[in-house]
Amino acid sequence: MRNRRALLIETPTERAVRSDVQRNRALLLEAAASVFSERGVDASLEEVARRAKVGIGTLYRHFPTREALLVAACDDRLLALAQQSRDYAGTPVRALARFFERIVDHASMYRGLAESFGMVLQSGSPGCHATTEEGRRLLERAQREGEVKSDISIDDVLAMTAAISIAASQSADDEKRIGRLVQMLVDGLRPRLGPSASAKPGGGGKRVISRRTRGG
Amino acid sequence: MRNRRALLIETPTERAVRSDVQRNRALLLEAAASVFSERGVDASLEEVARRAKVGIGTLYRHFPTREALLVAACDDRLLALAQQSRDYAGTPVRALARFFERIVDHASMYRGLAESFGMVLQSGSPGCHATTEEGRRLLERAQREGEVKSDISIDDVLAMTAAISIAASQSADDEKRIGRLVQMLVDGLRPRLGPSASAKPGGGGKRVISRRTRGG
DNA sequence: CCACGATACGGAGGCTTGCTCCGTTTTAAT
DNA sequence: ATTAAAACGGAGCAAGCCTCCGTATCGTGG
Repeated sequence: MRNRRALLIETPTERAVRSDVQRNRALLLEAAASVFSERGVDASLEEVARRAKVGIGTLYRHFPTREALLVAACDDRLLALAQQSRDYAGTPVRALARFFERIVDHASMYRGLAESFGMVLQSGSPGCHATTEEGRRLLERAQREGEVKSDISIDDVLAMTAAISIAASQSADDEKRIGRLVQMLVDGLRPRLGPSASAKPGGGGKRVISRRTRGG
Repeated sequence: MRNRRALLIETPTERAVRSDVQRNRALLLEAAASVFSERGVDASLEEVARRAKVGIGTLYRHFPTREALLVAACDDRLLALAQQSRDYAGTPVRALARFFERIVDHASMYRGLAESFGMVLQSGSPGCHATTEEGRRLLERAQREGEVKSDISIDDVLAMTAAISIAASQSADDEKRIGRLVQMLVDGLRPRLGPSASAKPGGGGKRVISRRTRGG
């Protein structure tokens, strides 16, 4: 696993991080990845410890909750996902759609992950942060170009994406469902009256406001 | 002579349903409702049995899995939900939106229910069936009137609704999120170019096809 | 190189819950 | 009242979670 540099804090008076700590953390992450892959995110944590060849106490010292372990075991991939998205070509809307699809793919990395994915996205881990910010960038770009309604927030959109992940994971029978649901989401983001070719990149926020007001 | 009573029953060779069976089933459902309300759907089933004043074995005989109990404990409400929707006034799209919101509300009846709600909706129970059919009716009406794209399936839409329930349940901080997410879903259902005011009753599936194809 | 204090390790053990199995009890029919 | 089918109850075992504390390991200063 990656050589994870120490976190931020490092006061002169503190000792160096012990080597066994780093090693065990890496072993645990590796074991968690393999166990979660095989048995899903509800797998026994004792099994993870066993496979990492450390005691269960060590596991809990490193990762006080199952969620903490899960987040840590997802984070590298999430970080990579955020970085790759910078290469997406095509219209802003296309890029958004691809980004969403990648997230949904990621959320099916482990069986049962989708259900916890909303929590993962709120954990504040590096990968989570990077993904949120990348989503925000793509969304705001699309909004600036008038391709997406301006009153949409990245939080809601990511919540919807997490929701789609769950919906997709609960019906394994239909492979294409993910694509259809993402498309539904994206369609829902667009301004109601077609962005006829007049959508010029230059203009700052073309307020094409959906006339639909809730409350009826 | 043999089986006088049995005349009322389909198969002559079957005995009447024992009274304790009915009583215990009712007690269990009542207890389940109260325990799930207090402690969420992950509550201990032994607690349910205890509160119903039956043995744990009896609980498992009546409801072999937690899911079976949960479905049974939801079904009345689901049935009612399906029936109430017939009164919804307003445009087809408005009625759909309200219907979705009611479903999401229902899915938050017990803490943790949202996560299992997709499964509940596939259980084939009477309430589940009624809800699905009512959703289908509302959707197809909207589609006939050109208010919703014709290539949308009720299964996808219900899957999304269940997923929104989960997303909403995971961020309790924001009360209005449900409304916004449902609105996003509904917006995604509508044809891309505003609904021409003329509601066409005759035409079967109108082909206002969104030309968006995946791939590329 | 060694001694030592700080830190981390390991896993036994206590607890909760799930679920099964089978001797006992209740029920409906005769 | 008798009887056999059906349902009941709960002991008991398996599995998992998480804590606690005696023991082992590490980095450092002498």
